[in-house]
Amino acid sequence: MSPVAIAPAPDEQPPVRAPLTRERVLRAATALADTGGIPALTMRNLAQSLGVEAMSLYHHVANKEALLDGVVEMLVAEVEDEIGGFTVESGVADWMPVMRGRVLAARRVMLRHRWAPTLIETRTNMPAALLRYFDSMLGILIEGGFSNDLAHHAMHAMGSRFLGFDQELFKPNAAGSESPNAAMLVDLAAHLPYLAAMLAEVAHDDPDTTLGWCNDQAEFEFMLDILLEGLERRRARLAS
Amino acid sequence: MSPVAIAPAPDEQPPVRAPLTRERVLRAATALADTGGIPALTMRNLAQSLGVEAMSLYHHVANKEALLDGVVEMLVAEVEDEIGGFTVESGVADWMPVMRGRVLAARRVMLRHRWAPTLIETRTNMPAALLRYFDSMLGILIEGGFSNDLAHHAMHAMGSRFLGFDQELFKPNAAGSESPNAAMLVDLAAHLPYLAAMLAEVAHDDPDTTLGWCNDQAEFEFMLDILLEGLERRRARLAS
DNA sequence: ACCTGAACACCGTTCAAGT
DNA sequence: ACCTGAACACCGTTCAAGT
Repeated sequence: MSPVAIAPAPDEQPPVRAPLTRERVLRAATALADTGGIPALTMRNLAQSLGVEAMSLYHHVANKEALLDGVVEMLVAEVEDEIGGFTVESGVADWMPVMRGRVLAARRVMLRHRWAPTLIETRTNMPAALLRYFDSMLGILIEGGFSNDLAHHAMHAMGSRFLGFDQELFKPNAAGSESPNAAMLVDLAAHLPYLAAMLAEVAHDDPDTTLGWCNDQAEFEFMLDILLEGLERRRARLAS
Repeated sequence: MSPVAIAPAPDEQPPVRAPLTRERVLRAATALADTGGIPALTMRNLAQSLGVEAMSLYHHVANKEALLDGVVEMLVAEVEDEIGGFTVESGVADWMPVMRGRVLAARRVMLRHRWAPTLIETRTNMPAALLRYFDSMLGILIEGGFSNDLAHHAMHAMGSRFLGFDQELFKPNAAGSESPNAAMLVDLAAHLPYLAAMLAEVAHDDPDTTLGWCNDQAEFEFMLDILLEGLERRRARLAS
């Protein structure tokens, strides 16, 4: 097709940059978000990082929403890699450890891309890749003995937890996160008696477990296990 | 203070618009979001709805972030109204129905302001009003027999569920939400076998329970009850 | 077919000026 | 003290033009 076999004449500069492709655009977008977060991911910034004009991007993605959808597809591919494929082994009754392992694998991907949960939440259309992931998670439930009805509830209950993240309300940013000291606690006690008491005790028990510095991984697993156990209890009720 | 008792002279036009106050600004911002969603809430739009120039707003809020923080404060006040105050009755051992009622009350407020969850999630600083709410919820747990340590886990596990919302991944917008018909399901079956089977059955059982039209309230309560029961089970273990 | 420059209609925010 | 107009530095996106 293209004259790729023809050696460039001396006066022809070989193309310094590879031609733009959808894949290159999406990869650069992910890299940009990794370094500067979602705010850094503007069409103009992205173009600059590719050594190109902003308007050139529109030949490979329809618009910014389509770009963000594409980035989510890349993320799901990374989750699939981390899990080792979305295939569902049929007849595996012990669904809980399988699902738990997948959720925590997905979580590792999200921790590599801290901006990803927020991005995923803003999508209004479910990317096809994500549908395939959810289908495989549903498959684990069904093969594990869930009815379609109970599995449906379970899908709702798990929600974003399937992808290894959860709303972390008001996560303190690096700037403002200081562990509470004695003076703060005294001040808190007046208006927030229960929080003050809890922080005083929890912070005392474990220096890494103060308001700004909770163990996110442990807390995520605490909630995950409550959900998984609650689902298993309801599944067992079906069988009896 | 102000010459409020002096009747305006005939040539003095009485002020047509009330003077701008922080409260009026925040109230107008909430109204704007109610009608047009968060995207409609721009400084210029807000000013226009108040019959004023955009720059006048900066005399009452420091910047847009402060404006949004203020809107969240209004929301929490509405939650407090709906609940009937944040006071914690001490010595009420039966914590579960109290907390459940509060969560569902908060949820009613969020359903009146569909944009609110997304807005709350984007706040990086916890508004003081919300801290008071969380303190009262923690109080219910403590008075109900939780240890500080277990209550701490519970706060994390509940997270945004305390406010009556949860991440709803890819909620279909009004435009694209059509319940799956037979043709779609056949097409789905090829690539998404489990989802297709589930939808076929669940949609058959209840016409209001298809992918795009799930019963959000029922699903929220399903998940809420799993969490509450899991927490109660762990609390009971403490006592024994 | 792919990329470009200029332009358009928006943002939040600053600043000097008005009353 | 409160409000204003013009301006600045950004956005995403359209369009006609280049090669």
